[in-house]
Order: sequence, then C-alpha cells, then structure tokens
Amino acid sequence: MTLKEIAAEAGVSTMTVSNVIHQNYARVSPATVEKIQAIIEKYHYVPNMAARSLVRKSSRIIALLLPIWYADTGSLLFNPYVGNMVGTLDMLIRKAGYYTMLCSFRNVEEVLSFQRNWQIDGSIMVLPHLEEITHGLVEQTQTPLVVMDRRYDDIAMNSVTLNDRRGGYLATKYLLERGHQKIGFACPGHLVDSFVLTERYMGYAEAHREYGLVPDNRWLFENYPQLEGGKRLGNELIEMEKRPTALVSTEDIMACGVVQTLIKARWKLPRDLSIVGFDDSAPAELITPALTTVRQDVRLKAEKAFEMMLEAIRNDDRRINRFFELDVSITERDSVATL
Amino acid sequence: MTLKEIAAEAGVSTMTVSNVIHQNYARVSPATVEKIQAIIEKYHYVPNMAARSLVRKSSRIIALLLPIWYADTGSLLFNPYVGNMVGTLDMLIRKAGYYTMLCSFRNVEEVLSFQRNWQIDGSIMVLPHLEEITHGLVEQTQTPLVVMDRRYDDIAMNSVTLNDRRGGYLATKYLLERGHQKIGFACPGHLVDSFVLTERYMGYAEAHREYGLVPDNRWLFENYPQLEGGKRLGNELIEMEKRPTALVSTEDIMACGVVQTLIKARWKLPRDLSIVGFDDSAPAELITPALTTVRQDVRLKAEKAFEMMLEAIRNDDRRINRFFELDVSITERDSVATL
DNA sequence: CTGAAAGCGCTTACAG
DNA sequence: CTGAAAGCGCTTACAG
Repeated sequence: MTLKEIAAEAGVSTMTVSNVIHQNYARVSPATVEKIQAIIEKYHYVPNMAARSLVRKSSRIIALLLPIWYADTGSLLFNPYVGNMVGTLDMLIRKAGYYTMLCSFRNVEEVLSFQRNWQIDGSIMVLPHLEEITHGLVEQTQTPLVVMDRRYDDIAMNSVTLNDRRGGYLATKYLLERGHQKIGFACPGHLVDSFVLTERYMGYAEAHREYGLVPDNRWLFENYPQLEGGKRLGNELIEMEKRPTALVSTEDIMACGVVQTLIKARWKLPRDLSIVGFDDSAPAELITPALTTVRQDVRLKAEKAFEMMLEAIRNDDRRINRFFELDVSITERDSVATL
Repeated sequence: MTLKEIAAEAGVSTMTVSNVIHQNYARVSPATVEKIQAIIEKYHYVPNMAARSLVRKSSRIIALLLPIWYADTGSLLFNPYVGNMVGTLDMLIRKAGYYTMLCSFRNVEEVLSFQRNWQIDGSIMVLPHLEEITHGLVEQTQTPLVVMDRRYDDIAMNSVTLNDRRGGYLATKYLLERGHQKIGFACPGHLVDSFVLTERYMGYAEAHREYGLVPDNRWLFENYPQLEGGKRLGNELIEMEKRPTALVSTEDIMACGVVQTLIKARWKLPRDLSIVGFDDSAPAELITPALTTVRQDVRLKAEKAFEMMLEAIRNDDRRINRFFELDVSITERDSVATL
C-alpha cells in the first residue's frame, strides 16, 4: 500500500494524504481527513522510510557507536555497563520516534561511511575509544554527535562525562579516613592512553596530598583488563613483598577478579585487603564481600546524552559545545576494613 | 556526492557507475572501471542506502526484536544473556554486510509496522515473549524471521532452541547422584506461561522418575524473577518448616539472589543448601560459592540463528521450517554438596 | 482547502 | 561494453 494508492481510493492527491499523515490538518478539510484516516486504518498503511529519508535527506535513525577496541575483542555489549547504557538509550530513542542502529566499528572511516550511507540524524558514542580514533571521530563527523566519557577542550563538541577525578578522590579518601596509608591504584589499561583513567588517578593523588602522603609507584597497577586482569593482579599481590593494605580499582569487574583470587588463596577480606571499585554495576553486589564502589547513574547519563542529541538535531548544529558532567557518590558495602 | 555526479565526471552513464560499484566488471571495460574507481576513492563516495532500499524493496537491515515484557520493564539489554546475544549477533550481521536495528516492542503491531517501515530484510527475535504475542508474531510476520527459544509445531518457522528438557534433567540428575532426594525447582515466571520453563520442569520430573521419586509440589517455586526474586525466595526458604536440601534454579541470577540471602543469614553453602543454576552467565562465576550450572553456548546459538536468517533471505521464503536445537552441559563449580 | 509537477539517488529492464 | 528512460514512494515548493 502506498500513498498514491490511498490517494486514488480517496479520490484526492497524494499530497493531501501526506498532509493528513503529518497531521497538517489546517490544510485539509475535516471530512477529507476522516475519509483518509479510515483508509489508512483499513489497510494498516505505514510510510516507507526509505522514500521519506531520500527526499528529506534525514532518516530519523540514531546510531549507537560501539568501538571495537582490539581486533580480537567482541562486541562492547558484553560489558554490562554498555548493555545497560545501550538498552536505556534505545528506549529513549524509540519513545522520541527515532530508530536505533548499532554500529560496531574499528576506525573512523567505517563510522563516516555508515553515517552517510544511512543519512543518520545523529550518533551517540558509547565508550571512549583509543585516543586517536575518538579524536578523529569528533573532528570529522559531519552530523550531530554526542560523546560519552571524553571531551577535547580544543574542539567544540557535545559530551556527557563523569566527574572522574572526584570519583578517584572519594574512593581514596574513603580509605584514608579508615586508617589506610598504603593504597594501590589498579586500572584496566595504561594511564597515558586514557583520559578517564588519568582523571581518576589525579583524584587518587589529590586525596593523598590532602593527607600529606605521596602515592607509591610500586602500587600503581596498569593494564589489568576485565575479570582476567583482576585475577592476574590478585596473584601478583599474593607474591608481593611490600603490599598495600587497600586498593582503588577503576572497574568493579577487575576488583571482582582480585577478590576471587585472594579468597581462593584463603585471604580474609576485607581484613587482608580493602578494595573500592568503580561503576556500581551488577558484579559489585554479587561478589563476596560486596564491593564498596563509586557509583555512576547510567539512566541519568543516557537521558542527558539523548537530550543533547535532540537539541543538536533541532539546531542542526554539531558544534554547539554543550557538556554535562555527572556527579559521583560512594556506595558503601563490605569490602573495606577500618585499620 | 551522487552516482550522477560521478558519472558526469567520468563522462559515462550512471548505470555504468552502478555496475562498477556492484562489481559487475564483466559489463564495463577495465579502463572505465579504473577511472570510476579513482573518482569514487577521491570523493569517498558511499551509496545512499535509502535510494537503494527504495528501488530494491529491501534494505539490508536485520531487526533484532527485543520484547518489553511488562509496561514497567526496561530494555531487555539489562539482562546479561541478552547483551551477549545482541552483541554477538551484531558482529555477525555487520560482517555479512548487513545493518543492525534494535526494535524494542510491546505488541505485534509495533513489530509489523517497523518491518514495513524499513522494509527490513529479516528479524531475529531474541527472547520468547508472552505466549500470545510470540505466537502472533510468528504467524503474522511477512519477512524472514528466526525465533530463539520457542517453536510452534503447528506453524512452519525458523527456530533455534535449547534442549531445555535435557538441561532440567541434567541439573536434577547431578543432584540426585550426590544423594539429594528433596530437590526444589525455582523459576522466574509461571510454568504455564512459558514453554522453556515447562520443558526444564519436565526434565526435572523425568530425573526424579528415574530415581523412583516424585517431585514435591511444595518445592515448586514459581514467579521469582531476577536477583530480587531470588532474594525473596531465599527469605521464604529460611522461614520454611520442611525444606529441600537442594534447588534447581532456571536462572543463574535468581540463584545468586538465593545465595546472597542465605549467606547473609549465616547459612553455610553448599552444606545447608545445594543449588544448580542455568545459563552459565557471568554472575555464576562471581558469586560465592560459584554456581554449578547448566551451560548454553551463546556464540553458537547466535551463529546458528544468523545462518538460518541468511538462508531464509536467500530463499526468499519465511516458511522453510528449519530448526536447530543446542545441546547443554553441566559446568561444575562449588554450589553443590554431596550428602 | 486542494492539486500537478518535479525531484530525492539509486536500479532495472531494454535496446543497441 | 555502454546508455536513455522509467520508476521506487515519498515530500516540497508553487500555483490556484
């Protein structure tokens, strides 16, 4: 069923039908409106989005950009945080009458092609990627873009970030207040590669300074990704001569790996090692001891990002340079002992 | 940049350019091919998919149908199993040159509209939905459809299912072999609403029969969804007079809720209660004691589903009635004690 | 309030 | 090996 056929059946022009569909009732007589609506109803007519996109040069599609970090990595959706985020965004997108496309990608070109292929109305990047690619994307994307967890001060862009520095600060202070002085810092990648990790580390260092302490470099643990990384770190801690009494872990799931390994080695937690995680994702609550962790509000983050997206689309301007920084808080559970 | 502009620059017709793009080199002279490719390269030309869809009446879009179970439920992507599945499917879809659209939906009409709106090439339904809706979808969808975890014997359809009955059987037998005679069965919904749950229960009953036992109805626990449901079940078990010594839980995450509650009440697990979970998802490994659980292979499931999808598209036939049943196995961990 | 016409960017027969 | 023409299903000025 097409507009044309409906027009024929109603005895009007296609453009009148089009007006009814778009509820431009001012331009059509009530009787005609009713007649056309009845026909649409009868045949369950739905418009062809391809035809509409073609003439409007926009598709009502929002792309969720999911970086593939390394060749051997699977989809980002394996990450529970990303699953939550994508799910929440999808609901918001649908509710606003847009459509969600997923775009797993390895490099900037893939994204640019994708965006032009479909005349995407806008893109939301769900996790910051390798620096070079993220930066390239922000610079080269020609349609509205919202980036999460990363911003560049030298480029006008839309971003939703977390107060990561304060997150690192709060986590560390929480431990310092409970008498810990030897506090390690563990993260999934290298500080130098990641803005987010660097910020968290700065907060960690700042809290130390406040207490007249200096972080010990032997306890900076870089490049322990995921559960597996955490397990590896756990084993290294067991072997270590001079150990910290506490650990700030920039990912819950990594913290879980540490906990599992230590428990298996018959350590008593949190007595033998206190840990503060990051994200407050599902694993934090499942592990024993449950993790005290830095919480971020996924729902709010998604809402802010989509809000920005809509405004960028409305203004037809990808260079508005809006940003929103989410605050963080500590969720207290059982993984920290007072010395 | 459009085909027409490229044609103008190359001094050929649009159809020759089109032939080059589609690698119909037999129809174009090598010199022309090269000239056109250079221009395409130079301008980073990418075809407009809307225009292509419009004339081809197909879009190369695969829809991943994500049922919204209840009004207040968020996206299915909150479920770690679904996240994995969607992520894996997305990778396969992209690799095959298709595009992934997400379609969260509440009823059949939404899906049918969506499919026609975009002239979707095919749809994969990720989790079985309320019976009425799933059945309606299978009957009414006019384009290739693959359904996971549900089939109807009275309708020709494409399905990928799990040997759920054997899953229930293996879980129960594992407990029986270790001396348990009082074994409960816990599930997130009502047996009568769910094919999958019913099948698992049948396996549970069958194992009992083999051992000359009859399941005790007091230990059939229905409607304990998610972590919260598990916690509720844990509390009920604590209050119970005549308790089972073991539990088959049809979801890992529900089992985790039970474990957490019992541990908090100072029960010793698995001594005081043995549990076998289902899925072997991330939570199973995180909880203490780690769950012995029935494993399903998400990757294989996704591959089989997508393979079916491609074949259905190739055959332009949604009624081929293909199905694939995945086998299950037990992953042994620490949540079962021998009596 | 209504319509005829052009055009969005492709592909598909058809003809040579 | 190459091209002219029609058409996919819509919307957009423009005219009345």
